[in-house]
Amino acid sequence: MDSSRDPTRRSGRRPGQTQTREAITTAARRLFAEAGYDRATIRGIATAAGVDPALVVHYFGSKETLFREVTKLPPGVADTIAHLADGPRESVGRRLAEVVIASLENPASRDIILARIRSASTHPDAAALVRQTVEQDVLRLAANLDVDQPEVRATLVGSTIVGTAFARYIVGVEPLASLDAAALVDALAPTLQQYLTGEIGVA
Amino acid sequence: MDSSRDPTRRSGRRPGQTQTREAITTAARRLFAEAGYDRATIRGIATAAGVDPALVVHYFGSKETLFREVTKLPPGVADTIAHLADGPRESVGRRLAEVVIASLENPASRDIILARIRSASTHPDAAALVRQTVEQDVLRLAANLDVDQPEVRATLVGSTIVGTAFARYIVGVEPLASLDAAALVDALAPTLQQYLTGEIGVA
DNA sequence: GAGGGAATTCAACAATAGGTGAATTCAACG
DNA sequence: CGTTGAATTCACCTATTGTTGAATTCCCTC
Repeated sequence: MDSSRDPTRRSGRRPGQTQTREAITTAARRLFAEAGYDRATIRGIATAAGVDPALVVHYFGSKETLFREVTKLPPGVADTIAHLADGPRESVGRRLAEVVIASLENPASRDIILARIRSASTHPDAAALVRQTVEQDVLRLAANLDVDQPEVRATLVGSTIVGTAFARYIVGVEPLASLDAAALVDALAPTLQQYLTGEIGVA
Repeated sequence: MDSSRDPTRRSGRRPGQTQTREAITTAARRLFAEAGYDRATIRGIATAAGVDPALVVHYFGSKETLFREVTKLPPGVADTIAHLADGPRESVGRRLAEVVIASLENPASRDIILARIRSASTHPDAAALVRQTVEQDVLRLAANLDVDQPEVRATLVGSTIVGTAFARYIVGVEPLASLDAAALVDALAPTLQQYLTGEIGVA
């Protein structure tokens, strides 16, 4: 309280702006995650943030750039995934499953991931984001493991992750949607381990 | 040619109508599959079918019912899947993979499947279609195999199939998108076999 | 308390969408 | 030929959306 005396309120970003931007960002993430790029409207986001629609575009320029800003992955997750290769090789599948499910269970990161996946169906830019994450970040993990055909393995892992998120959170297929996180990790771990270090059919 | 003398042209459905309905159906499937429910417009479908937009709604009533009509699965596929349990148990994963990939490679059925999956992100009815297919049709297969936790197994299988379709055809992640069908079956078979008849972590 | 600049709102535009109802073409039949 | 009924088109309405530019409020500084 008494933020009115905040000394940073001079020329830089002031609490007012920061706070409003934050509110818009959070609301936009939630709506993009729940409705996808097309159905999430600037008006809806503005209302959810308690703000005029014009203010949203005033801060973010356009719906397109708003989406891009808001669905950026926090820095470090890519490295976290890639460095799973440093641990014991025989448990890399399980550890990857743990990281993925944890990200999906945390509401903040879940909104970012679901916004991307849900929007990928109709919004080419969102599809590109998903594609890059698999082709770059997951690929780094596979490459670090020194296995054959790392690209194919990365995409199989990616499709498993995307499929799980899609089925559990977007389609809501039961009982997968209600399964607790630990059980889901148990089910996913062997599959990911197989894709990462096992034999894959292709020659 | 000379369809003008067709005797069925009396009171029942005439070639003219049938032909036009068919053209609209095909165009609608393609556009729903390529763009999803929201971005596929009645106008676009009508143009693709070489027809006036009003004719589309004249025949199908509304965009909603058009979508429902056009994304119906051909009768028999549900049974085909369920009866995979009749064959040798140790190859059920591979045979399911073959059926699924074949359906996705055939342009006609692919459009139906992709229209459903792509629209599921933003259109609740489409999500319900996907959900039902997994919770009913795939579940029947699992149940016919007499394994424990058939529901969990069905959803894991479903998420694998949906994830593969999503990654390969919608996101277009490489090299998965360019992989030939046989190689894809090879990669998927062990996973599906594991989910259907193997140990799954959950107690 | 007056000035100024940012934060915020208001009103409106142009584009696009699904849907409707009247009008029109068309082909078969008496 | 002229009627009939379906097939098809036309013009139009309403709702929504992204976006814009002017107006207004707000808060700090002098």
